[in-house]
Amino acid sequence: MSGGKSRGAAPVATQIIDCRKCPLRPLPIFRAFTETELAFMRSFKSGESRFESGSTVLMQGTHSAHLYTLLSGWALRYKTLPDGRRQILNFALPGDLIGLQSAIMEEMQHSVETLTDCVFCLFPRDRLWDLFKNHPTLAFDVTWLTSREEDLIGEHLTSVGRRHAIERVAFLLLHLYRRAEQVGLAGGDKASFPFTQQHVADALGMSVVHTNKTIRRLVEARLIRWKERQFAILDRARLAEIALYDLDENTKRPLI
Amino acid sequence: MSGGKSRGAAPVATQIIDCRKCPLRPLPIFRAFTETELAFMRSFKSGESRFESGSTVLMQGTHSAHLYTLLSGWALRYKTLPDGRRQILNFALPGDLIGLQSAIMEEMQHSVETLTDCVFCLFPRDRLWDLFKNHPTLAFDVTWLTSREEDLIGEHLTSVGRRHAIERVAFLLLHLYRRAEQVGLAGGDKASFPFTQQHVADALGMSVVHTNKTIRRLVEARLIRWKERQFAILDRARLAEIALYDLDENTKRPLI
DNA sequence: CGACTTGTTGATGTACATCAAGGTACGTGG
DNA sequence: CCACGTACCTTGATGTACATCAACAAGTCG
Repeated sequence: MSGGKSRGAAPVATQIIDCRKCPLRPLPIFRAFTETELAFMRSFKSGESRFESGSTVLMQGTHSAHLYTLLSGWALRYKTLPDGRRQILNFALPGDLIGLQSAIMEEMQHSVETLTDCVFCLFPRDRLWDLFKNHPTLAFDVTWLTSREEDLIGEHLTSVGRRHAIERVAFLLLHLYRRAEQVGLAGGDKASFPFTQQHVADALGMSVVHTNKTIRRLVEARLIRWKERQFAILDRARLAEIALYDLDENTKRPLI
Repeated sequence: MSGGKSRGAAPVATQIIDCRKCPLRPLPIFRAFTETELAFMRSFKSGESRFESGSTVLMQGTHSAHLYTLLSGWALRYKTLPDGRRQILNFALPGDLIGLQSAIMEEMQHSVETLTDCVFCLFPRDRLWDLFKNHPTLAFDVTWLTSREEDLIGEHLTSVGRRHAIERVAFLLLHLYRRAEQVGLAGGDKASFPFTQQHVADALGMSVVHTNKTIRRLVEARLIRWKERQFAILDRARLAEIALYDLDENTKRPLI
């Protein structure tokens, strides 16, 4: 059903990036921050943490002292049923907020695992309140991000509940390609996809075998190419059509 | 696939309830508010709105001047695909926040429809900023609620993606029963369920026919009873077992 | 080198969807 | 009052989109 290894984690911090120099911030997808906001973020950030590919960053049912932001790499969030079946909720890309649940509620309701080597920015959970109290614009951003995340999962749910296999696969691949594009990890209709067909299956509620056959159909129809982690879109319009995907829509978002 | 009628809406306000006298607030599931918080909520609340059963309260793609809280009744949130297939994201019960998306982002990404006659509390969208700025505890609550909603949808996604039909149905019914119970709409293992099997099907990504057959299995196994909108749990432990549902867990939550 | 991960493909099985028909309850207008 | 429609539930027959099983190829790793 799933495939969960869990190589070593390595939360070590060396020299950390000043939020003012954050490499993500210049990307057009992120809104501009004021100097005050940047100063606070810098003081809020308590460190960075590196995890190698395949590490479990947060575990369903546990509780972390930190809130994270993904600075570089790919990760994923998933839930597991008691008997091991696994559902990937979504993929995390640079700029995504991770572990808010454990900061705001009692414990994590899902796990987080890296797909590549990753760097996370660390924010101490107990200073989140400070953010809400003294930086309402940032608090608003946190809510915005959470609300957007909720919507993404809802879109995903609609896929799994009501789209056919080929529609689902087309949708997910297109979705991930576009998200990667927004953070500079894709371009020219090509992207490096660090996940396997098993991951796609676990995200779409399908078996690996059927996932494979479905992907092959898209490849044979010359809509995509995907080999050795290198992904390419050959016919975006047709792909979007199959996916019932709306190619418009694109809003600026905050990067806390 | 779906079944969407849309009777008339009637956003009329007469005398509105003071938040200090909110009938929901005393319920043990909601956290206590300070006098300051209550005073602000009262001033934030701009009215009430009644919708009869089957009304569309908010429409995917539109934009509302208000943020809502469900005061009484049942509603549901759903997305539709361009060709009409419909996925119910979740059900809304008294105390639930509705339409935050349209308040915080550009437009609604899903629709909201009432299942019974409903009363909503109205909050003007443009004063939400005031809440974030001057009432960080409430801002925190909004985030909390959003984060919890995200988790519920994630749980739902796990159901649709990885649970079998009988597990899904058991899970949903148990889940809804417990939520109803928390807001005083159920008790003694009995509840009034205002939705049809078509709704269950649209929530679980199944056909009505198969939903019916699955429900019958649960009835014939004497785990539940469900007739004429009257629902009863006969064997909660067994039902939870089938649903792979964790009967523990129960946290206080805010009611903004 | 074997062990393992990932992708691929065909054969078979099954959980579900679709189709079809009928039953009950409710409302409507004649 | 009945005749008629409509909403919802129910059940059996049939079809299919998917899962499961099995086997193998190619690459990687220790």
